Amino acid sequence: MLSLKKYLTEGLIQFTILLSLMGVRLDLDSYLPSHLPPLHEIILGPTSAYTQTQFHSLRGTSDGYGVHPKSVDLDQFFTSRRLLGCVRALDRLTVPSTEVDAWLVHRETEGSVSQTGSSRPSDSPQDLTSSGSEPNRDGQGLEELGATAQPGSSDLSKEDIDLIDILWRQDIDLGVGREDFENRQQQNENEEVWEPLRDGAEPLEAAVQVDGETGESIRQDQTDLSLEECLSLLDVTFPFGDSPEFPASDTSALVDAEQCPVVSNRTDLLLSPLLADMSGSLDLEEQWQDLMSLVDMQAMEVDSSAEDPLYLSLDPPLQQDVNLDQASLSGCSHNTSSLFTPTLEPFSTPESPVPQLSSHNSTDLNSTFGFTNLTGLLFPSQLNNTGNITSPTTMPDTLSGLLDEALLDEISLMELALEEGFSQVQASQLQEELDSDSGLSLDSHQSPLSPSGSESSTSSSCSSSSSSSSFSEEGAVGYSSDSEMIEHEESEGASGYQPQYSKFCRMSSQDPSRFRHLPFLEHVGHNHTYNMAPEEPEEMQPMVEKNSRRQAGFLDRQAGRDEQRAKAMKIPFTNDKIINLPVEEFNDLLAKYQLSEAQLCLIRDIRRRGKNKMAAQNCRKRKLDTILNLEQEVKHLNRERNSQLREKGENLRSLQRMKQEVEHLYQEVFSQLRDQNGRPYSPQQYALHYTSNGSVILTPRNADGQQGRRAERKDRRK
DNA sequence: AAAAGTTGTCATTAT
DNA sequence: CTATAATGACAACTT
Repeated sequence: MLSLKKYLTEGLIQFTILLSLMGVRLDLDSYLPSHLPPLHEIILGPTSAYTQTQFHSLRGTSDGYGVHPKSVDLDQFFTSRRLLGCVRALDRLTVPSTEVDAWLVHRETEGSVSQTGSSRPSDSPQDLTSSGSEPNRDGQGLEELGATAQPGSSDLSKEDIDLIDILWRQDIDLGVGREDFENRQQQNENEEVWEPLRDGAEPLEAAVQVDGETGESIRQDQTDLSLEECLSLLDVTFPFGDSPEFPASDTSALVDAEQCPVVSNRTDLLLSPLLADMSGSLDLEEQWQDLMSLVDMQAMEVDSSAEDPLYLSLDPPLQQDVNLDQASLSGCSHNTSSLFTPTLEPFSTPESPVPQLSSHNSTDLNSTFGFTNLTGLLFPSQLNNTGNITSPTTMPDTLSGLLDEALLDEISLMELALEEGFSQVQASQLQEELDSDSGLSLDSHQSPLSPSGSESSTSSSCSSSSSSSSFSEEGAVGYSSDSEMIEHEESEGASGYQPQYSKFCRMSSQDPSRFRHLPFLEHVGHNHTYNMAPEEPEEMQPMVEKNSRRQAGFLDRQAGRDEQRAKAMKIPFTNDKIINLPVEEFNDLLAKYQLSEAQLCLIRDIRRRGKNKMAAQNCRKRKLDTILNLEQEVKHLNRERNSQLREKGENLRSLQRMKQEVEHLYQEVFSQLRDQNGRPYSPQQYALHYTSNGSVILTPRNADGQQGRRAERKDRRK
């Protein structure tokens, strides 16, 4: 029962993430078990690069053990924990944290306008949760944080425990024994009930670019909806068509999909990337791209003529463009569904092999999508036209246009070609031709693993990339990541974000301000010194004393130069106050004490340096964001360019085809003409001309001026 | 041992 | 003007 609840909760959370992607926000907190952290923390994560304490408190949990405090690459750690069950059941790799990061990135960028500085974390939206406590408020106690991070075990000594854990971690890293650690671990195992969920949230947290300083975090402006409402909305809004709508490339795939009751649901498709890794060989970027491609597909769903399985199996030329969707598709038709089955048996379908699509098929699928999408986007008005080039009804117009050499170049022909005769085969051929002829490098060429540029996405993942928001608001300080990215790059892809984000996370994790809420850690500056020589273990000492000594040693090691100087100068208050207090309070503080000139000078230096340190961190993060943004922009532009080139090639091809068609028709018509004697006209002496009024006349070639001598009205259809 | 990355600091400029 | 943020440059340090 417990596990059932767990799965349900997790499913709800993921579902909520999905909904948020679709622009719907709902308050799920009321559905969550009371022992779970607020949903917004689960999704967004309590910390960001500039969040001060969350990470700390997380480290204090049992899960934090074994993770190096410095390399705050907890994403993978927690993620793997969370999905352990999935792995065991599905025999697949766990979902890399990066996937989630990408989601978050987008999400975060979304509503928040970054700003800097002194702005209070309290600004961060709390509307996401009803019960969420904002951990980042300056000056707030750690209790709050601790409670948030570990709701189930909120006792008064939580702070101390967390601190001790941190210290132990330090010692552990330094090689000091940690006999207590195991005890604590056992102790904490009682809390594992909610661990999967919380762990799941960790990567998010690590990746989310919530500005800890400003408390800037993701805000969503969407309407609040209840779960039921969202569910119903989902059903209505998204024609989660039956499997055929999802262009499975081969029949077998379709069959598989149909056999699976839930497969056809789009929700599943969307969630699949998050839920399980369908192919271990795919890297994070690929998975993100898969996800984005799924979203993309959803966006274009309806008109796609790809419903016809036959239509899907086309030529291989586009193969390089598409390899990844295969995994997504197979996953969609398999596991995904299981996660949201009403029976709540999320991971119970491992035995059924994942339908594997051949690369050929996947290619077809992708190309189909790509072209369908392109056509729909570029010529929406044409989508419903199904004229056949060779059909009598359309021929006259076509002929009239084509007979005129000048008109041949008209773009209208292109439209016609696009609507009808442009089969996938031709498209693929065009692409192939284009690829080889133009010598242009398409996205697919750039990265064999990345899906074709415009069709699937890459995106920004890390997402963090900062998106346009941070990009456009270069001057602003909040480093909210790009949230808008998902909007305009939904179908785009962004890749290569993750690494950078992890960097962010690591950087931010060392933010000393993280510890500012711990009174006894106030002197802790940067913990760069973690690798210093460890204190000699004093195992004989009682626990408390040992801990205090450890703390002291820790503090000594951690204390920066400024702390030491402050201590030496007997500054009566903490560096944390010196640095973080607002000017007024700071001045009041100074006024309260009789300080020497040297002390005042030192205090001001400490304040300056401390602020500058933060500023430097912000600056670097911003710089990185900018770079990432530019990178994404370049990718996006490249994709755009490639797709336009592709389109151009398609148009040229279709034009060529139309010319041939016209020529053929011309010959056919001409050959059927007879003079008074019933003899055919000589092509050398006569020619057909198309007049402006739509009629076709036969004119002698040698007498240009005497046209009309033998005018024959031709039927429109030849 | 060298190269690259990270972080803190300073000096300067911008807000 | 002051206070603070932003940022380039540098150094110390780690990886």
